[in-house]
Amino acid sequence: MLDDIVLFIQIVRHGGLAGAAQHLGIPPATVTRRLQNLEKELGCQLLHRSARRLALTQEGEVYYQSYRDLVEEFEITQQRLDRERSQLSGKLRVLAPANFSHSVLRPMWLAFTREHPDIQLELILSNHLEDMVKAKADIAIRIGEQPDSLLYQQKIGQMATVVVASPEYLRQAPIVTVPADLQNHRIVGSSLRLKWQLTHREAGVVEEIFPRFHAQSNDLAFVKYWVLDHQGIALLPVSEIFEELHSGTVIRVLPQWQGHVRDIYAVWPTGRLLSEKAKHLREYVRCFLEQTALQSI
Amino acid sequence: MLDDIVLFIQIVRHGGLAGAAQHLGIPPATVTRRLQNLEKELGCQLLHRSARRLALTQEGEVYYQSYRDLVEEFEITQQRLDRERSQLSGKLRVLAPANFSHSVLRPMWLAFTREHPDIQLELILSNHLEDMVKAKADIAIRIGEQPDSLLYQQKIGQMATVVVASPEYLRQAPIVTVPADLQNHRIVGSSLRLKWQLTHREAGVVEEIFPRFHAQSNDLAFVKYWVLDHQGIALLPVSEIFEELHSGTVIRVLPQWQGHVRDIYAVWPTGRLLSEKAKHLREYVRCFLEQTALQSI
DNA sequence: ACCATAGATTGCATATTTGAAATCATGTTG
DNA sequence: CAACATGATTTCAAATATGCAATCTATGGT
Repeated sequence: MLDDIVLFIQIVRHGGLAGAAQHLGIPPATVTRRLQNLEKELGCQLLHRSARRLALTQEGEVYYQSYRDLVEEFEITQQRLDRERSQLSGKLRVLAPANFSHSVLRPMWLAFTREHPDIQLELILSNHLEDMVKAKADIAIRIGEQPDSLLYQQKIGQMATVVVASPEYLRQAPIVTVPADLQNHRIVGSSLRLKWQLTHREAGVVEEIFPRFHAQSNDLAFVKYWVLDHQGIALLPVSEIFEELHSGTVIRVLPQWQGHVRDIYAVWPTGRLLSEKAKHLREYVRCFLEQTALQSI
Repeated sequence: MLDDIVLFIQIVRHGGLAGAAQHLGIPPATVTRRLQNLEKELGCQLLHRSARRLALTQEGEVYYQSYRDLVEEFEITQQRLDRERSQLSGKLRVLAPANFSHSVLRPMWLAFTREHPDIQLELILSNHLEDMVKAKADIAIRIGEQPDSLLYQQKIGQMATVVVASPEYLRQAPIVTVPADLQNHRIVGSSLRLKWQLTHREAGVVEEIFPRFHAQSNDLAFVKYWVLDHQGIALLPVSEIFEELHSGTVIRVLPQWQGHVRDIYAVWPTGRLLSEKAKHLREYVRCFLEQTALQSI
């Protein structure tokens, strides 16, 4: 019914059944029959049609006037949604945490751009939360759930925090075999996380510790500097000391235990369709994080 | 496609496929399949559905938000047009010329109301042209074409003018056998029509006469009074002296000839659908005029 | 007045959609 | 925790719509 009305509007717009047929990519026979159908359903003729000329009947005129704008709006909406979805090439603006992108995600970003030369990636890195809508980003990667109801969120991975220290520090300090041993050490850490919740990898036992901090900062990067400067033991997200762990500048303490887990989310605004390429990126990141298996470095 | 979107909106509104199916009077199977179809076409799932619960997916949410208002507007338009058309019962306001309705059309109006007790006819009679839109009339009957482009017009009959006089006048006056004989008579007539154009019924010959008027008025009713008062011969529309002709108070002069023909139109506003009952009335009048065959009393 | 032709329509085989009933799935209730 | 009931889905025959090609038709040009 609505589809036939759209067809009717198209016929009027193109000034003929043939034109509409061509524009819509359907055979003229179908156009004829669907129009006849519509006329039968409405119980009145809409178009005076002869081989060469086409004219609206009075009823046709009324129906055309009534539906024209509506059909146009439908088409605009349809186009908008199509555009939002189906562009695999084109610009893709992504918001992501800077630290995380520099460390863990670096190979992923490099691979993504390498593998998708048709996607024009604009990577907006920042350590503080930016407004997605203001930044006109298509999608964002965030650590920790966002309390924003205007955002859709999908968990795409998780990242553990690990207990680390520099080899130099550990060499001159008591051995740590169980979490309780940490009480005998110099601890540096985030002022935002006063309780360390450590979970054993296999046993799943949870131990809670309230370390006596030797130094605190709200900036995790600074906590890392203290660790690198052999000042003590810290509980840090893998992303923060990813490279140092690989290079051996920093090594894990209590490797069988991990700290609280922080979830990683893909986030995008509600009310808008996630484009195919944004969806693709989301899956790409998810796969990458799955393979990298950060939760058990 | 759009039909399926409408269906989707209905499903969301009713909170389930079954509800929508019932509301639209189609089997649930069709609803299921059309929804599946739409999802396939759009390339994404719109609804999370289990046996008991139904929830919009994120994409479904977007599509619903985008199309909800449009679908509603569409439905309103559809209802409006349906209402305009398909009410055979209900009120019908008709504008018509008073003279014409009193005379020629009188039996028709009586018959129409008798035959259609379900149509509540409001007959607005007037001898001067009233504004249809202001009068909120559904349809009007007019004599002569209207120069208003905002009106649709359809010719539904025609009315001849005839040459008439009272028997008393004719008894004491010379016999009239050809139009030229009129020059020897007392002529009364409309000041708006100084030239009499007479056409022979069979031969189709046209004769033009410029009578010397004994009396003139812009009011045809007054012309009739003169005739009834035996003051002379007049050229009058059949509608004006319909009853007198039947009763014999007035008789035709030159019965083989008739004056100029005036077309009778059904007239209604553009941009609105003619309701079924208005259409019906139009046809009714047309048939009546055809049978009455005014052009050759 | 004729013809050529754009453009609408129809015939027929095929593909798609529909409808009624059976089946399946899942939340609720005894 | 099993039986029930509601609501979604699948099955299969029948109805409907589609696509291609042939046909028809009115109009502009000659």
